[in-house]
This record gives sequence, C-alpha cells and structure tokens, in this order.
Amino acid sequence: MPELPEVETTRRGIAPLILGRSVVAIDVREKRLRWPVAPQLKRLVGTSIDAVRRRAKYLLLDSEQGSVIMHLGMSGSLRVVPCDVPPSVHDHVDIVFDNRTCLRLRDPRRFGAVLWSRDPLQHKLLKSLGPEPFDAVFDGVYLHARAKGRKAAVKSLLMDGRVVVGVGNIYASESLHAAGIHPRRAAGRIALPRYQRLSDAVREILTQAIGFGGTTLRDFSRADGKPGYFRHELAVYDRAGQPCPACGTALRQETIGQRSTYYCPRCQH
DNA sequence: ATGGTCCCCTGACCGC
DNA sequence: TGCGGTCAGGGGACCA
Repeated sequence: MPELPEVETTRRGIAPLILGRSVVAIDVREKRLRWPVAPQLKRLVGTSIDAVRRRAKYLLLDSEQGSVIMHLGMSGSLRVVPCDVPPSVHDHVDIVFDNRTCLRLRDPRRFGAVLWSRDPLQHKLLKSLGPEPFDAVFDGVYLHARAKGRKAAVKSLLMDGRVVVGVGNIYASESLHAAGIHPRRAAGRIALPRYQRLSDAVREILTQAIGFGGTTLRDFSRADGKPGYFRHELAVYDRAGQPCPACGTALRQETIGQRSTYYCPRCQH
C-alpha cells in the first residue's frame, strides 16, 4: 500500500505525538506479520522515543536501547489512539505510552513488519537500498548511468529499491506520465535529457503527494484516521479508459512485472 | 548482475 | 444470499 508519500505522511503524523514519550508497555496481539514481530520490541519499555525517521518505505523509531524498524507492507497503517479504545481484528501491535495513548499498527494483510536493530541503516533489509528521491545524487545523470545496458522496462527500474527508493506502483505510473516516457520502454534505451525529466517528475509528484497527505485507495489512513487526498490528483493510476488529462486520449492499463500499469498511448513514448 | 515468476494474506468487488 | 474468480499501494526468495 503505502509508498514514500504515505509513509512520510505517517511519520509526520505520529512524530509530534510520540517524540519524547516514555513507553510503559508493549502489546502484541498477532506476531505473525511478514516476519515474526521482534521480541526485542519489549526493550522499549522504560525508554523513550528519541527520533522518528524514515528510510525508503521503512519507519525507524529510535530509543537508547535500539531502534524499531517498521514496514507497512501493502495494507498497514499507524495511528495514535487512547489506549482504552478497543483494538479491532487487524490491530496487531500497540506501543503504549505514559500518557495513556498508544501507537497502534493495523495491517489486515500482514505483509508489514516490525523488526529491531541496534544500527537500523545497516540492517540487512536497508543496507543495500538506493538513494532517497530527494537526495542530491538522484538526478538524470544518476538514473541514466544506472539504466545503462538494462533491457527491462523503465517502470521496473524506477520501482527497484536498489536504484531509487520509495517509488511504488502508483507513483511510478504517475511519474512516467509526467515525464512523457512509456512505462514499457527498455531502461537502457532512454537518453539522458529524458532521464533528467523523469528524475524531476519523480520529485515533483512525490512532493505534491506528500502535500496532499498521500493517496488513499482503500486501506491507508493517516495518524489522525483521515485519508490522503492525492487520489483526486492522480493523472493516470486506476483511470483506464478515462481521458488523459493532458491530451484527452483514452488511458490504457497493462501489466508490467506483475503490476498494473497505467499510461497514455499518445503522450508517452 | 539481470530479469522473470511466485508467493505471503485478507478483503472488496463482480458476474453468475 | 452464496460462491468462485480476480485484484489490491510491497518486496523477498528463487529460478534461468
């Protein structure tokens, strides 16, 4: 579910509510997520949350004992609620604070994760990740270099976390449309100026999406329970058959790398 | 290394 | 109303 804008929206929503708070209890009602919920989570009890960071689509909660690494998978969301609010079936984990609130993880599909590390950026799942889209190294020259010789679809390149992080299925389609690039085009056969447009488009789209609080299609909700409103700004995603906002041509849907892909056959080459 | 496929899981939706 | 099939925002594991 959540791509970078949704995870960042979540981070910004929960951070002011949990930063500096002391943890008084951990309540794991269902430990069977993608991997078992890390038993070390209990080490948070008696410490406080010193920082709430994001790396790629991971959220990192830092304490003096170590860091929680959270991933929301396809259907995860986090809310801060009064701890006497009864959890629903898919509310799997609570981190309970001293002010009678808790950080509550909901994840119906259980593709998410709650892991633990002393040095989260060096964790196996994080250490080989590519740059953040907002990092200065992510530009047209970088993308062009990483694409050299690659025959796979440019959309797959954009969604490859070793190349750049945070761009998931929605924003890959949106960015390619904004840049006028056909999603199926072989990555190694796109010229530098077009990659410059693409890297600009990725940053632009992600920035806008964060401004709207992310995109809610079904599961995603922000820390306050509200949906993200970028859904109304989507140009192509989930709009097969509808007119391209730029040229009016009917948008198409195809499958690339097992994922639904949306594009305009006229604007994108 | 690269590219392609499968799968983890629950729920919503659609056609019959 | 029930039932089966399809699809969903991620990404690790495995194969050639």
